[in-house]
Amino acid sequence: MENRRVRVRFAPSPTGPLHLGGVRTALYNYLFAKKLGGDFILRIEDTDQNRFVPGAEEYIRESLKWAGIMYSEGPDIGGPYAPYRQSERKEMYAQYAQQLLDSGHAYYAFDTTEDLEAMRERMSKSGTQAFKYDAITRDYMKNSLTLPQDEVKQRLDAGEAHVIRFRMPRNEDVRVQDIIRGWVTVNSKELDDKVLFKSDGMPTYHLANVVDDYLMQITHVIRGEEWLPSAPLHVLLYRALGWESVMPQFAHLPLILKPDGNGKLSKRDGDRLGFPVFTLDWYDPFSGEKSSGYREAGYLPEAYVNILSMLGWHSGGDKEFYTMDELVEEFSLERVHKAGAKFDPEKAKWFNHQHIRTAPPEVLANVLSQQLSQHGITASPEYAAQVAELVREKATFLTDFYSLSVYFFSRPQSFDEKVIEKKWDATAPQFFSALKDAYASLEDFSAASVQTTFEETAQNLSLKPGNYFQLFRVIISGESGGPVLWDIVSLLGKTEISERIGDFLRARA
RNA sequence: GCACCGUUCGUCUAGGGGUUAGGACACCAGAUUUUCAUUCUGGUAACAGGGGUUCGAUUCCCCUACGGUGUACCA
Repeated sequence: MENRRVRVRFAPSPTGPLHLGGVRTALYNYLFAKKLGGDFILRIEDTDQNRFVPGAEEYIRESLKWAGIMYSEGPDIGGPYAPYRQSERKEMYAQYAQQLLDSGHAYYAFDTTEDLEAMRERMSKSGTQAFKYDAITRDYMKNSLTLPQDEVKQRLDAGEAHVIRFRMPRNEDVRVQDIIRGWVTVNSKELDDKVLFKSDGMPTYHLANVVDDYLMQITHVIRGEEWLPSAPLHVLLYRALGWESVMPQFAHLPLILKPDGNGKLSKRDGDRLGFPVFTLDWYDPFSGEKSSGYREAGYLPEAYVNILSMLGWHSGGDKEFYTMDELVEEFSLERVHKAGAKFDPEKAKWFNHQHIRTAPPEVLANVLSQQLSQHGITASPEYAAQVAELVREKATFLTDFYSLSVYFFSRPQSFDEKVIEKKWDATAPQFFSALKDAYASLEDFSAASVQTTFEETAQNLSLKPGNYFQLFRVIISGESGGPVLWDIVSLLGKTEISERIGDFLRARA
């Protein structure tokens, strides 16, 4: 057991798009596996056919792929423990339920949904306690523990709907060791007789999860904190099945909370506060509603991963900017926090900006080229790359690149009126036509040379160059802000600059 | 309600029996880029409260408060 190869899994249910918290769980699993040279696998937990959402599984796979969280076994790529979709493993679970039945750890229950609802209602009206199907109440319910054996057999033979429930011990302290939280003890009297096998022939999460983790040789279960309360049940299940010696170690991750107020981060918060909570854009197949994702919002996958990595984990040093490789190097479950983290959309933006600043030039050049072609603009890759380098400092999102650099590819249609109003005076036409001439005869059109010429032109006319800087920027770009002026001028080139000045002068005359 | 988990600047966090309680985002102020959405420098800002233990607790223990999660034939 000690020397088992590390194997972890990300096990989402395909009920919708993957949000921040889900990807963070996947990421921590991935980092942990990579760090220890183990396997990271993807398993789809689709035991609830009522909640099946078309396209959700594909969405999950694409999300992980985009984020660079690669699994080595999964529903689409197979692996030694295939299949990796629980609906396709349906037949495997029955024998374990039977084993539990045989050993007395589980029993049949015939109570209908209506019976249970009625029971709950009665309890909530009269008593102070909510109804719990447990060691005490099961004596009053319709199950194989209370019904005569022949009646049970009769009902079963007749094909009557039934479930299989776990027979929770009456009063026993169950201890769970969590890597992040230490020992957690819960008395079994607080737990209920959970349904293991549903009347539709599918196992519930609890059974399927334990069986698959065992069958797939999972060594560490790293999942959200919402599972902590049912961890004792899982421990009991491993014990009842006789698998305690190979039971995985548990690590329950803190939750990601709303930026403001209280509670778990939800889709609504993103809509309300204007940031994505999902990885990729998602179109709900039922409502047609669209939810935005980080990819389409212009985040670099590296930035997304970095943002997620810092939500619940910290290396201990001052470093916050990480690549995936660095994360793999430094990650450890021991340094995962216990408390939930409020998501900060502002800091997420900052991370993205930092990653854009350091991204490989080709990546940004590609981004810009793609945006240009979407607008019907074709540019040489070299030129696009140069422009991208110039604007990257200004970009918070990848989606900013086009708007930040349109004027490099087409002449400005409008000009910042505020600047013109403030700066355009009687001397301006004179200065700019002189500048146009000076540039026309300039051999060296480098940024430095272009700047010197600009200043000299002003001095020759006994004018102050400072009065024309911003005006010049507006004339050639239409904008009042942007990268360093001389870089723009140099890159746009002699002919283009001269024509832009000419156009402006003519329009102004 | 009950059970479990948690609680350091507004936010993410470092730290850990004796510290000027450190960093980052945001915010504010200066600088520079005679543009700014960049960058640089500086600044404001925190140990939830009460009891213990101790020479000394933000750090260890207990209680309270607050927050979170769970309490389905959902995962």
